[in-house]
Amino acid sequence: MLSQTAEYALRAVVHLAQHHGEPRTVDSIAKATKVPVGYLAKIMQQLTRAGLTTSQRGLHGGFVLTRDPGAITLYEPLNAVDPFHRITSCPLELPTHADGLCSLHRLLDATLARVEQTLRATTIGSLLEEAHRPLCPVDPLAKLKRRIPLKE
Amino acid sequence: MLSQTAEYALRAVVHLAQHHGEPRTVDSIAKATKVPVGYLAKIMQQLTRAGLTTSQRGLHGGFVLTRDPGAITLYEPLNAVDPFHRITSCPLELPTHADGLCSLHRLLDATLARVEQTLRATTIGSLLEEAHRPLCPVDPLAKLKRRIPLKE
DNA sequence: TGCAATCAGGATAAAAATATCTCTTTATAT
DNA sequence: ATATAAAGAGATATTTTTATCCTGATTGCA
Repeated sequence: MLSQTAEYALRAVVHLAQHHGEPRTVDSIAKATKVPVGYLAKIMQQLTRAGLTTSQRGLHGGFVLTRDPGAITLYEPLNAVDPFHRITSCPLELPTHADGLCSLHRLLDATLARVEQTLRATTIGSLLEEAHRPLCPVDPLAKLKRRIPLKE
Repeated sequence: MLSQTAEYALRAVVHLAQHHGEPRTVDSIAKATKVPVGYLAKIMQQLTRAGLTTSQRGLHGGFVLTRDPGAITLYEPLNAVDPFHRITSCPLELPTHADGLCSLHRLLDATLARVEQTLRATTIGSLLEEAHRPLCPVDPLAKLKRRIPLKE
């Protein structure tokens, strides 16, 4: 149902949310989210153009979310890379359905509407609060390193 | 969200339902549903292989639904041409998520589940009962012809 | 029997989505 | 200044989806 690109965009945004504040490079995001690096680079450009992230070139550069994860809904990254299309007019262009859709497309659009509603109602931030966190394996390692520093 | 192919399959099945009983040729279905003929032929093959339609070659042949429209859900034609995939295991193949999904994919799958549920709960037949019928312009013409036979 | 209507199946083509590569530009640290 | 680390952008490649076309196999009817 979701395009591959949309899934990738969500993963990237979730990852940025998990590291909110610190700039993450395309390489590090790609590693953590298992998205092909080169392709992710394109996706990140789209997210930046959509205003969801800012990018900084050069050493210590990378991507950062422009807003708090709690203020970004799942709908936004999805829509940025793969615009969500509701059914607003008869796909068959039937004159009879010039106003209003037929029962088939009304039902399909109603389903789309509920999906859209769910995506708009859930924030990236809310996903991080749950027990079984998204993309979590990056975290345990990070915590482990922080808790038991091997050197320095 | 739906693939083009899935949309086409639904239209075809709805059309067959509107003419339940009489065999419809690929050509007539294509005309009525505005689906490219050659492509529709492939789709009809898939529906037949999936057991939703039977086909009859030769003069007065065509396709017929194997079941009553009231006993066919929207899910079936969709699934026949474009299998519905729920998210059952972690798309990142994270060991941490071997059992159960992370919050991101749990939410996405829950959304898929609701869509699936809607599609499984609605029959093709139910669409025909409504006021604003699906693909309706074929009907008014047919009725008109029946009511006022020009010759014979 | 033979002809015309019709589906089946395979080959091919076109378009879109996904993915890779390379080179350029910008920022930072030394 | 220079080297290095990054993103930006464009060209190209691969895969999948969508679409077309052609030939062969059945079927019904005259």
